[in-house]
Amino acid sequence: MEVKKEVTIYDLAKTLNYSPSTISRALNNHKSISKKTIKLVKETAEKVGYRPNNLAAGLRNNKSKTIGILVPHLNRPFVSTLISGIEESARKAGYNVLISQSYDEAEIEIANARTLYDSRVSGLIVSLAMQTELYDHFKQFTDQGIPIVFVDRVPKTYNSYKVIIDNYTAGYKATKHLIQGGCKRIAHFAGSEHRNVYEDRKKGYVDALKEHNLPIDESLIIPFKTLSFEEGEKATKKLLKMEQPPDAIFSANDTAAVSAILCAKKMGFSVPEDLAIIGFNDDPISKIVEPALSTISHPALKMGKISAKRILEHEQKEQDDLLTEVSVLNTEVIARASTRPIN
Amino acid sequence: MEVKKEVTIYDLAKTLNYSPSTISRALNNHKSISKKTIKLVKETAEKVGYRPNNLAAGLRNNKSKTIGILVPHLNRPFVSTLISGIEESARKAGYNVLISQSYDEAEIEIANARTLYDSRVSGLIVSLAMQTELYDHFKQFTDQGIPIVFVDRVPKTYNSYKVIIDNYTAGYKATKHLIQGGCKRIAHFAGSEHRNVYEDRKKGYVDALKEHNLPIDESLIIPFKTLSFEEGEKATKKLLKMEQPPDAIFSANDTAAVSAILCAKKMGFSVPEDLAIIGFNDDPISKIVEPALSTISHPALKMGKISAKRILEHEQKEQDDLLTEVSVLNTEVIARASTRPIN
DNA sequence: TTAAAAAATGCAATCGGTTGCAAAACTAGG
DNA sequence: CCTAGTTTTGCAACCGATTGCATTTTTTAA
Repeated sequence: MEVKKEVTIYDLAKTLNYSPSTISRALNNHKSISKKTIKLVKETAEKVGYRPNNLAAGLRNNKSKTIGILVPHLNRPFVSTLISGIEESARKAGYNVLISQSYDEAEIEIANARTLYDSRVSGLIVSLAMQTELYDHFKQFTDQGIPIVFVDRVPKTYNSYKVIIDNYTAGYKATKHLIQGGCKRIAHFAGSEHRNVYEDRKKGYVDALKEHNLPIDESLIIPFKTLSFEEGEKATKKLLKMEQPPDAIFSANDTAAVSAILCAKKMGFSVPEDLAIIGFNDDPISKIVEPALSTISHPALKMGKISAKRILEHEQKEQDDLLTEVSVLNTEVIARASTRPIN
Repeated sequence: MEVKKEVTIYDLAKTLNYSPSTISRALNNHKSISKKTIKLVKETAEKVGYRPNNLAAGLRNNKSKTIGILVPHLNRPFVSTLISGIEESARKAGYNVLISQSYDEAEIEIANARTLYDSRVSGLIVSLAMQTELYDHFKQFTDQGIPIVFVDRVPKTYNSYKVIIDNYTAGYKATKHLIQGGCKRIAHFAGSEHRNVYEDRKKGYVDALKEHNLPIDESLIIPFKTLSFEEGEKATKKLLKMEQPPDAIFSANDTAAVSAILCAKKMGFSVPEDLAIIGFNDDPISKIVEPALSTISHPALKMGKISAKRILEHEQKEQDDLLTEVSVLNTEVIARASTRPIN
C-alpha cells in the first residue's frame, strides 16, 4: 500500500518560496508576518492538504495541547457526563483529550498516571480510585509545572486545583429532607471513608440527625465497598429484617438506593410510606424507578467544564501560583416520589 | 516555579558512558544489546526517574501509539461501555486513547477527524453521526495507511474494518418475539434511515411481519429523529389514541421504549397485556423500569475490545491488505416482563 | 535623496528519540 | 597468536515544527 507523502511546512516553503519559519509563523498568525503572506500561506496549505503535525510541535514545546483524564470507571453516568463536559471545553480550545480508567485500583491509577505523563499532557484531571492513599504518582506532574485538577473524589492534602460539590451540606440536606418528611430512624448507605465524598456525606448525615435530636445508631450506618446494586440489596434486606427497621435510607449513590427501593417493595414494604429513600447523583435510573427516586443533583457536565477551564487557564498564568484553588459547586435535593412530602 | 530538568536518554548515555543509541535500544529490548547492558540501563533509568517522551518517539516513527475515538455522544450507556472496552485493550498494549464526540453532527465529526489526524493517531475507531453521508474526512487516514474501524454505526460503502451486530436479525428476532407472544398489530419506533443500524432493524421487523403473514401498516412505523424520551412519549400517545391502537411496540432503542412503558401506563394501558414493548440495547434503565423492559442485548464491551484489537493487529500486518473486514457479533432477545411469554 | 525606524523574512539550532550502517569488541577455532 | 565470525556498540541523519536573533525589505520622515 503506497502511502501518500505528507505535506510539511518545508514543502509549503518550497512551493511558495518562503522559509519554513515564515510558513510556521504564518500558520500561527504571528504578528510579524504580513496579512497578505498569511492569507497566501493558509490558502495554499488548505489547497495542498497540509495538516500540522502535533507531535512535532509538541516535542518542540514540550507540551501536547492534550488534557489527560484519569477516572475510576468510564461507563458510569456521572463520569461519562463529566468527561463529556471536559471534552467539549477542551475541543473548543483546540485541545485533545486522553482518557484512562483505574478500575478503582490504586495500582492501575499509578500506572496510568505514568503513561499520561509520558504523553506530555498539558494538564491532568483526576477522580481518585476508591482506595488511593498515596499521591506520589502525581508529583511528577507538579514537578514539571503540569496542572492537576482533582474532581469529585479529591485528596485531602494534595496541593492543586480541586472541583467538588459540598458533600457535607448535600448529606445534611438529604438527611434533613427525610427528617422533614417525618422520618425518625434513618439508615445510611456509606461509601469508603478513604474518599472525601463519602466521608463528608456521612458527616452531613450525622450532623443533621444530631441537630434534630435524633440518636445516631451505628447499626443503621452500613459501610459499603462499592455501593453496587447487589450490595444495596443485601444491606436493605438486613435492615428490613431488624427488629426495629429504619423508616428511611439515605444512600450515598443512586444505584444502591434504587436497589433498596426494589428490594423493599419485594419484601412488602411500601415506599415511601414504610420506608423513604433518597439517593445521590441523579442518575438516569432515578427517574425511571417507581416510585421515582428522590436524590441529590450532581452537576457532572458543569464540573467537567470547570475542570477543563482550570487547565486551559493555567497555561496563561504565571507559574508561581500553583496553590490550592477549590471550586465548590452547589447541589440540591431533587424531591421525587420515594420520599414523603415535607410537613 | 522552577521546573525540574527532565531526564533524557542523552543524560542516561552520559552517566552510563554509552551512546544514546544503545540506551534507546536497551530500553526497547533490542536484540543486539546484551542482557547485562539492558539490565543496567533499565535499572539506572528507573533510579534517576527517566520517563520516555512519546512525542519524540511518535515524531520519529510518525505514529503515536494512540487510538482515536470518534463517537456521537460520550455519555450514553452503549458508547461509554464501548469506550471502556477500547480503553482496556488499548492500555494493555501500551496505547493511549484519544476521545472526541460529534454530537451527532456531521460537521463536528469532520472537524474532530481532522484534529485526531493531526495527533497522528495509530488508528481510528468511529461510530458515525446520525446524518453523516459523506466520508471524505476519513480518506486522509486511509491514504496514510492508518486503519479505521467503524463500529455499530457504519457506512455502507467505505472500505475498512467494521464491527457490528446483525441488526437485521436482531430486528427480526425482536419482532418475532412479540409475534410469538400473540401480538398482531406491532408498531415500530424507527431511527434515521441514514444509519445502517436503524435501517436494518426496520428491515428485520418488516420481514418478520411478512413471514408471519401480518400486514405492514405504515401508520405504525414511526420515524424518529433522535429516539429520545420525549419523542417516545409523543409517539406512544399518538399510537394509543388511534382508532385501532397497536398491541405491541418494537423500539429501536431502550430510551424510547421505556418512555413508551411509562406513557402507556399513565394512559391506563397495561403492559404487556394491552401493549407489549421491546427495546434495544439493554441499557441499565431497562432493568429498572416496571415492568422490566424486554430488549436486545448489545455487546458494547466486547465490540470495544474487538475494535481495539483490529487496530493493534493492523500494526503487524502487511499494509497491502486494507480490505473490508467485518466482524458481526451475536445478539439475543432478553425477555423480561414488558413482553408476553411465548405461547 | 537618504537615514532611521518599522515591518517582514530567513538562518540555524533545538526538542528527544530511532535506526541503517559502520566500527569496535569479543569469541572460537586452527 | 591470528583470523574469521559473532556480538555489541556508536555515528550521524532524521522526524516536523518552533523561535531567538540576524538580516533584508519596506515605510516614514527629514
